[in-house]
Amino acid sequence: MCSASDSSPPPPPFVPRTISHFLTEIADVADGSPRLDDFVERLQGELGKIDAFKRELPLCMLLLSEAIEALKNGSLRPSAPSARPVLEQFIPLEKDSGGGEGIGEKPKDARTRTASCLKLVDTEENFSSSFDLNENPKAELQTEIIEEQKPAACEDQSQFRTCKSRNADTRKSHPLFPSAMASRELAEIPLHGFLSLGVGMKNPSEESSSSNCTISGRSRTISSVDCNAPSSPRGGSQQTAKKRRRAWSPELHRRFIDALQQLGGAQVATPKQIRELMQVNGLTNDEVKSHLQKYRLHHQRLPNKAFPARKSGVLQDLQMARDISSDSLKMSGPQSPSPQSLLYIAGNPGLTSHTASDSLEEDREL
DNA sequence: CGCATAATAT
DNA sequence: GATATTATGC
Repeated sequence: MCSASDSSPPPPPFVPRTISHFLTEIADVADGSPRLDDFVERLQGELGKIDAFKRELPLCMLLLSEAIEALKNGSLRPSAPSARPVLEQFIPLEKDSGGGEGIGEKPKDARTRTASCLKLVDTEENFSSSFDLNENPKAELQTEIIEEQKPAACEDQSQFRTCKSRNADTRKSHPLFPSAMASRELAEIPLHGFLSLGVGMKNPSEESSSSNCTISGRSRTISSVDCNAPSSPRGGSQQTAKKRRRAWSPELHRRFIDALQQLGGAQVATPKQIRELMQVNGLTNDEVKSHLQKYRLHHQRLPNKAFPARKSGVLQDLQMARDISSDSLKMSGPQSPSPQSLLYIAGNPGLTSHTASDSLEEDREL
């Protein structure tokens, strides 16, 4: 994603652009021309359509209403001042409410809805979506943040592992994938996993800051990658709390693989050693052990036959699918950040050609 | 540590 | 509902 934007460096095509652009254009061409009227009508039409969802998309309603009004009043300027304010009002900075002390729900929600709404409009009107890769103002920062970031945030709602009861709309939306998607689905865009270095911030609504390209370029020398908050065992005392699933992001896996190599292969490396080499903060032996187990299973026999072919039965032994494939990106030196990982992430998690890459099996006795 | 299996996530 | 990925137990 990030990389994709290289060709289009311009200003952040924020959501509003769609409307403001259009407005600008028409306003420019001819004020009060039939086109404008038509547009207003269409807006109203949509307003009517989403009326049924006004409860779901209150902001959407608001936006449309505002837009319509603005148009009617002809108060729009080439810069479409009317649209902006409104939107920004709801699309703050995705500031992630800091520590996420239980809050952070509202804002995020709002954002989601707004985005959905716009998407809706955008789609229907057939405007080539103008917002692509930058829904996140502080994208770059996150790169770093995600790694060292708020250990606290992860915790908060882990109280009782409410994962189960998660609702679809709890997730973060990703206005990254333009058109063609229904607002409904928008909220579920599967961008999850692979970005985060740390624990998955899957369902629990927390951890809002996972989007965009995580593994940007940076020397892996920074030994400590911070993942999940270790500390604070639930305020109470129940140690029964299960730990959250560790999400093996490409970056993490990369480290894993790297360590594996240094240790002489998956068959000879031990969880502890691996973990130490990985130097990932918060990573536990068990987690590594588990991952190693999976890795070994997948590589058991046919480490090269990169195509395990979808399972058929219940046994899932020989298939090292896409996830592992990311290991192909080995860097030239111990310091190479591998910008490729970015591409991998941004582009196609499933298509990555990982043909002759799994040769990390080289078992050399110690 | 490694394997088997339960628990979850997709 | 099937799978895939992680967590846990032994």
